[in-house]
Amino acid sequence: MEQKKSFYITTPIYYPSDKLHIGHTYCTVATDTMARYKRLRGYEVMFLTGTDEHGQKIEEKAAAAGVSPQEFVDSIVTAPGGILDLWKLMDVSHDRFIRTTDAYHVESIQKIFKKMYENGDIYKGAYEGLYCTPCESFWTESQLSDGKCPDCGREVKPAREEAYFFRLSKYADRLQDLLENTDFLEPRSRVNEMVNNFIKPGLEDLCVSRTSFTWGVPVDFDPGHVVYVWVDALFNYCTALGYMNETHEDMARFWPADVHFVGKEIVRFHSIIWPAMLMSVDLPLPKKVYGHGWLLLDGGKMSKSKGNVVDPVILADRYGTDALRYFLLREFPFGSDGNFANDLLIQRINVDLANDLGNLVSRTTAMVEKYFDSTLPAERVADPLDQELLAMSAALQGKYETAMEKYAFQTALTEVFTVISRANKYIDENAPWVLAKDAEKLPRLATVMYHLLDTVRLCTTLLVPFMPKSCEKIFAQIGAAPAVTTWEAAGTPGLLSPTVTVTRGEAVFPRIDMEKELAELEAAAETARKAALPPLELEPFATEHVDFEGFVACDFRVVNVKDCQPVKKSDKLLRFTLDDGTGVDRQILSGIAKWYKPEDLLGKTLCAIVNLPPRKIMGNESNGMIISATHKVQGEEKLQLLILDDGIPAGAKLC
RNA sequence: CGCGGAGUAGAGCAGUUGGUAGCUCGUCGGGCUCAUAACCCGGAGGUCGUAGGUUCAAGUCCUGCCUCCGCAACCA
Repeated sequence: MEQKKSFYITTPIYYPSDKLHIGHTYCTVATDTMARYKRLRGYEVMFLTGTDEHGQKIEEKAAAAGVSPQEFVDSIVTAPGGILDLWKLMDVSHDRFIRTTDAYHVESIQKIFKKMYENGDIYKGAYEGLYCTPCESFWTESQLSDGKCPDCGREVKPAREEAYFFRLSKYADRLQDLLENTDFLEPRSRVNEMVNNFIKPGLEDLCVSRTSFTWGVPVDFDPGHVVYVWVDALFNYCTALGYMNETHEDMARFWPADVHFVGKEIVRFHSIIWPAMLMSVDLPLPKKVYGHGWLLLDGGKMSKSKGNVVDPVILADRYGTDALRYFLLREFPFGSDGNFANDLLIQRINVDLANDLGNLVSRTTAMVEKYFDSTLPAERVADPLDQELLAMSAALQGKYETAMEKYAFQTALTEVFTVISRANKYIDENAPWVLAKDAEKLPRLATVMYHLLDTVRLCTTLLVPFMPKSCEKIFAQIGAAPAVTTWEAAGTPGLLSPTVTVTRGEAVFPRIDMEKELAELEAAAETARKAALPPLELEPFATEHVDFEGFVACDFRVVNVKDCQPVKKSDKLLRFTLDDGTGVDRQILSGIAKWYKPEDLLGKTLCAIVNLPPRKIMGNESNGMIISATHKVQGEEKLQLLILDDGIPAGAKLC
C-alpha cells in the first residue's frame, strides 16, 4: 500500500509567563485548521504545539510568586484553566505537545549545543557591554535611557562576561539567498524587513549562553552557563520528533517541517537564526515560515501593560468555540494585522453563521420535514434555475483549495459563503412554498430541496476544518452519511442519498442580541480588569529621612468645619471655611469632592496643616491643607478624611 | 533622511499577475413568508491619503510629501 503523504505543521511554543490571550488563540486556531484541512485531504499530519518554559523572566515571575520556576509554569500550562485546557476548549487537535522542560528535550538540547560546539560553530568568547550590577543585566548603548539603566535608572559600567557565541555571521550569504531567492519566508513583505534590518547591516555572532540566571538548559560541559532560550526553543521543532533523543522516532517521517506558523515579532528568529542553526547541524531546512499578522485592539497592540487583552475563554463560552474560530479566520487576512472588536465578532456570527448558514439549514430541513415528512421521494424534475447553483457548487472545491494552499483562510471562507448565499437566493427563485401547493409539482419541489441539502453538504464539508463540531451537527441534520462528507465527495454535487431523511434540530448558530451582549462583555471585561489589579495598594514609604526641625516646623492643628461649599466649575474641589481657634475664619480648598458631599462635613472636627504658603486655586485662596488618608483598592483610589473626636477644641496643636 | 506596514462609501474590511471599484453593517424603497424578526431584489453614498510620472488603460507600477501604526534581542 502506498504510504500517505506527510504534513508537519507547528505553532510557536508559547512563553507561559502569563495567561494566553486571543492572539495566541488566533495562531493556534489557524494552525489547527490547516492541520485538519490536510487530514481531510488524506495527509498524515503531525501538528505540534507547546510551551517555551525557560528563561530569566519565568525565573523572576516564579520568585515573585514564591514558587519554584517549575511550579510556576505548571500552574500556567497544566493546571485547570491553563494552556492545555484552553486548547481543549478551542478544539485544537495537536498531535503532540512539547514543553521545553521535558527531560528528553533538555537532554537533546545539551547534545545539540555540544554538537555545534564541537563542529566549531559555537565558541567561547566574551560578552562586552554596559552592565547594571543591581539588575544583573547587560544593556546596549541604544537601550539606555539618559545613559542610565532603563530598568532601575542607576549607573551602568562597561563589563565583560565569559559567554558562548554562535557563528551566525558565517551563514549570512546563505541566509540572504534563502530569503531573497526562495519563498521560504512568507508573506513576502516580511522579507524586506529581515534583509534590510538584520542581514544587510551585517550579522553579528549571536551570544547563546547566559550566566546571569539558572532557569534554563545547563551547558553540560561548562557549569554556570545555561543555553540561550531561543536555541532551546527553536530546536523544539526537531526534538519533538526525536532529534537527538530516543523518546520519539519521527524525524525521518516528518522532517523537514512543511510550515512554521509564527507571529510577526518572532519572524526574525525563525527566518535567520533558525535556518542558520539547522545549517550548522546539517539538517534540512523547513519548507516555509509564515509570519502572520497581529490582532490589534483599538488600532494598537494588545498587551498586559495596556490592560486591553482579550480573553478567548469568555468569548468561546458565550458564543461557542466554532463561532470564535470562524470569526478569527474569516475576519482577518492571515498575513496582516487586523482590528479586533466585540461588535465585529457578533456581527460576523450573526450575518454569516446565524442568518446565512444556520438559517439555510433551518429553513431547508423545516421544509423537507413539512412537505415530505422528513424523507425526500426519489423522483426529480430539472429546471434551468438549478444550473447556476450546481455550477457554483461544483467549482467551489477548486477555489477553496487554491486559497487554503496559500494559507488564505479568509478567501477560502468567502468562497464557501458565496455559495451559501447563492443557495438562499435559490430558495427565493424557486419559491418552494408555491410548489408545495400543487401536488403535480412535488417532484420539482423535491428536486429543489435535494439541491439545497446537497449544497449544504458540500459547503459544510469544506467548513469542517474551521468548525468541526458544528459541521457534525449540520451533517446530522441534513442526513449526510460519512461517505459523502469526505474531501473527494466535496468536489461533486449530487452525492447525497436521493431519498435522504433530515432530522430537524436546535439552531446550530443561534442569533446573538448585539446590544445586550456588548453591554455584558463590557461589564465582564471591567470585572476582569479589576480582579487583575492588586486588592490593596499603599503609597511607597519614604526612603529618605527628614530632619527633626523640618518636622516640628509643620504646624498641624485641629479645625472645625463651619462651612463647606463646592467650587464652581470644578468637579474636584470643595471650599472649607474653618474655625482654627484664632477667631478668624480660615479658608482651605481641598480636592475631595469625589469622596464627600459638602453638607455631610458641616461641624466635623478635622486636622489641617496651617502654615503652608497661601495659594490661589481656581480663584480662591487656600491657606493650608486638610489631612486625609489615601490608599488604592483594585486600582481605585480611596480617600478618607481624618475625622477627630468632637471633644477636641479647634486650634489644638498636633505633635 | 533607522527599518517595515497601513491610509478604498457613515463605520469595519476585500481587492491575486494593471482593463468597467466589491463585501458586511447602517440608511432608503420594494418582494417573500419556508426559516434563527431571518431570506431575496433595487436605490443613494467613494476625487481609492496627497502631488506628480509611466501606460491605450492604475486602487493596482514608479517618485516626492502628509498622517497613523508596529519593530529595534525574547508579549501570537
